Amino acid sequence: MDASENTAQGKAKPAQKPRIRDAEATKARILEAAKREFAKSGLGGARVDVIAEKARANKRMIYHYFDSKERLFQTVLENAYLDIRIAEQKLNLDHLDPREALERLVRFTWDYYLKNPEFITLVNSENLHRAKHLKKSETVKDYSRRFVSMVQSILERGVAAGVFRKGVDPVQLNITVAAIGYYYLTNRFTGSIVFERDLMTKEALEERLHFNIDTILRLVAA
Amino acid sequence: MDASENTAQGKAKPAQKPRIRDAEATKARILEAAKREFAKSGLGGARVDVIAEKARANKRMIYHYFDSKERLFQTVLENAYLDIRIAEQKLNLDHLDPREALERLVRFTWDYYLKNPEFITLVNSENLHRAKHLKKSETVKDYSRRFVSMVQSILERGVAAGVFRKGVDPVQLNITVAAIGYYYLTNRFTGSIVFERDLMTKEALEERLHFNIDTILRLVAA
DNA sequence: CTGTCAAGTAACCAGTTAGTGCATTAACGG
DNA sequence: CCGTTAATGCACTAACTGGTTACTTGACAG
Repeated sequence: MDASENTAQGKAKPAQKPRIRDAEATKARILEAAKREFAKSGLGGARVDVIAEKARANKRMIYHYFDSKERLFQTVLENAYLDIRIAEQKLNLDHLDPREALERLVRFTWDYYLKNPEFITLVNSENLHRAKHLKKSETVKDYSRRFVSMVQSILERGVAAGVFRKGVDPVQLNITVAAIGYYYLTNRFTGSIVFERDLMTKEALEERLHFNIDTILRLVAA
Repeated sequence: MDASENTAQGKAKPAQKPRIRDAEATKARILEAAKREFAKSGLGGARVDVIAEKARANKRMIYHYFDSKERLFQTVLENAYLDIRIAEQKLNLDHLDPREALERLVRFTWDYYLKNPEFITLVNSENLHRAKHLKKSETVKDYSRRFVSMVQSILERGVAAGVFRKGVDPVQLNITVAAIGYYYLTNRFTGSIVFERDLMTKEALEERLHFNIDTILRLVAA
């Protein structure tokens, strides 16, 4: 998306010429800042002025590129979903041993949530608003469909190999894989209080990951 | 608001005399309205005026009884936690067959979330704020401690009876029981879009409950 | 060099928000 | 009855909010 490409010869400017005006870069900065701010405070709590400041942009730019706070949120959310789906696609679990594939999926989901904490908060925020923004996105549905069928094929291969039991619904499995990681992390603050232990130490995180892998493998085991 | 009630005999009012001024009743109405409004819009999105209106009270009353929006939220949240813990206590799982006890716990958790959808949203909101309100509550910790040890004793009895395996951490189990219900319900809106099926039909809910019971029993099975 | 258009800015606005000051009134003890 | 106290209501504000108007400035084609 960087419009300036190396046009070395003649009058054309050198490639790295720092453009003071760069619509794409500004848009990207706004989206990044918005993601953080929405994740931190939710749609209702986020402040457009704060986003503008964090993005080193003017508030007017936000309305120029995204029309409204809500449409900005929608774009941020859609991007977040596309990011995780693209990352999932890259996992390439289709050629692995079914149990290995499932373990990798649990591990990936966990790591992704850990490294992209905004994702969880954005999804929570969207559900608070009854998913009215996500409804508008067709692309998200496409990616999700491919993802479900990936898990389904893992299950089928496992059944064929005799290591998984029959009749496990891939959607329920998917939900469960997400749930056991997502819940732990999204509720880590109240959880640490209720259970009187720090859920976020390195050891606690590792323990939970292995517990989760175990949970899923036992769930599908023949 | 029907202030006029039968005050049949002399000066002494009958016990049930509907008081026009009733601090406790007003407080209770405010708390109920606040619970709904906070659950619906989150702490940031909730409007004090709306709470006052829904409670058929004046905004001034809210500040009279609860000092600030944030302290109101704190009270609502604390009550919500106490409510679920008290309900859990009433389950009396200690004398049941361990597997039956665990199944009832999963079922209870699920039903409670379904019947008290505000609980989930309040907890989400509190985690968005890094649990800064819950931190102040000692009572919640007390109840939670008792709850964890209840689950622990079920596990121990199961191990002794040879139906559960050894070494399952009761805290991890608790978290998982909550997670598989909580996640499904809190993310029901985005979930219904992503998986292209209505997750809230009677059949879908029943299917999920049984899937969850199955998941937990497989997790602890010897 | 320059005209044009997009990128960028500052100041502003109208509506809303949490929170208050103060007057009023019901309850209740004496 | 009456005086005190707590419950209630109204009207207000100071700060903030999303969104906009009117303007300046840089890039780039011709």
